[in-house]
Amino acid sequence: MKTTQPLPATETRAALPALTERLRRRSRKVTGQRLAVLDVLRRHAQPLTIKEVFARLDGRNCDLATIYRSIHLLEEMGMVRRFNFGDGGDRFELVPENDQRHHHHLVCIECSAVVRIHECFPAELEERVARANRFKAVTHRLDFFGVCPRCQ
Amino acid sequence: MKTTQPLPATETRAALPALTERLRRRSRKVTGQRLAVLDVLRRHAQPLTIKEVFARLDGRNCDLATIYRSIHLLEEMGMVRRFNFGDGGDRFELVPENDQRHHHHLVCIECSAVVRIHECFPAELEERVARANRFKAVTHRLDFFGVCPRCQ
DNA sequence: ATCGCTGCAAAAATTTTGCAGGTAA
DNA sequence: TTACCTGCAAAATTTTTGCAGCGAT
Repeated sequence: MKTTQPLPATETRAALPALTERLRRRSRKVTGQRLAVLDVLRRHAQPLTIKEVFARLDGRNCDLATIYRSIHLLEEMGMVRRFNFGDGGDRFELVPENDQRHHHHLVCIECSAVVRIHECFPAELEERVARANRFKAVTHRLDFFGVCPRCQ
Repeated sequence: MKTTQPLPATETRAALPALTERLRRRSRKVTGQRLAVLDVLRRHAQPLTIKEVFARLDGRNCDLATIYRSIHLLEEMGMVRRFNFGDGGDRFELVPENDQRHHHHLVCIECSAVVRIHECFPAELEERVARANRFKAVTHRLDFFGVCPRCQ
C-alpha cells in the first residue's frame, strides 16, 4: 500500500550501512526483516507504534512477532528508544549513531504529530531534585503536549 | 491479606466524604467497590497499577473488570490521574480535591518507589517551546528517574 | 421504581513463546 | 557448519464488553 518515500540527501539520521555495522559488531545478524524495520524507523521523524511499523511493512512481509523481537533487540542494543505519550501503545524511535543527544518531544494531542525539542530541564534544578531526595544517577523524561498549528 | 493501615489525622489527601460528594454531584452512585478503590488510592502516596489496586482489594471482593471500570470513570471525572513510568503498566493516583497542584514524580528505577516533586519546568521556557512551534495550550509531563537511597 | 453498577464469563487486543525449518556469516 | 532468525501457531497477558441480577437513591 505504502510506497517508500525518497530520502533527502541531507538526511541526518543514521544511514543503513552504519546500522548494519552496529548489528555486526554485536554479532547479531543483518536480516531483511531487521533492515526493513530500521528503514521504516529511519524514514520517520516521529516515533511509531509497533502496529504502525507493522502497517508500513505491509508488502515486505514480516511477521508481527518478528517486529516485536526486532524492536526489543534494537532497544536493548540502544539503537531504538521507547516512548509512551499516553496516547495508546509505546512508540519507538531510532537513536542516531552520532547524535545520541538527549532530546524531548512536543506532541499534538489531536493528531499525535511529534516535534523534536531541544529545550531541556535545567541541570542545576535536576541536581537539586536529586540531592534533596538523596537519589543517585538521576535523569529525566520531559514531554510537551499541545495543539499543533494544523489542528488549531 | 493486606490489612488497611490507620490513616494519620493530619492526612492531607481528600477525605472519603468529599470524594463521595464528588460522585453524587455527577449523579454517579457511591458503591462499596468505588469507595474501596478510592480508599486504596487515598492511602498510598504512590501511584498504583490496576493489578496493585486489585491485590490490595483482595478480601473486599471486587471484580477486576469493576476496577477497570471504576478507574476509568474516576479518571474521566478528573478524580484520578494516570501515569506511565515505563516500568510496566499505567499507574493511577488520586487527585486531591483542594490540591489540584500540578506536580511531578521522582521514580526509583530499582524498586519503583515514587517521590512527589514540586520542582517544575520553567514557565518561560515552556512558552518559548510553544511559541517556537506555534503550538497552543501547551502543557508538559516531567518525571525524574534515579536510584533511591534504599536501593543504592 | 429507576437507572446505574456489579460479577461472571466470553471476547478482544496486545505481547510473548515454542518449535521446526531457513539463512547470514 | 553453526548460530542465529523467522514464520506460524499457540499461549499468556491485559483490557473491554454483554448480560442478567443487584443495589443506591
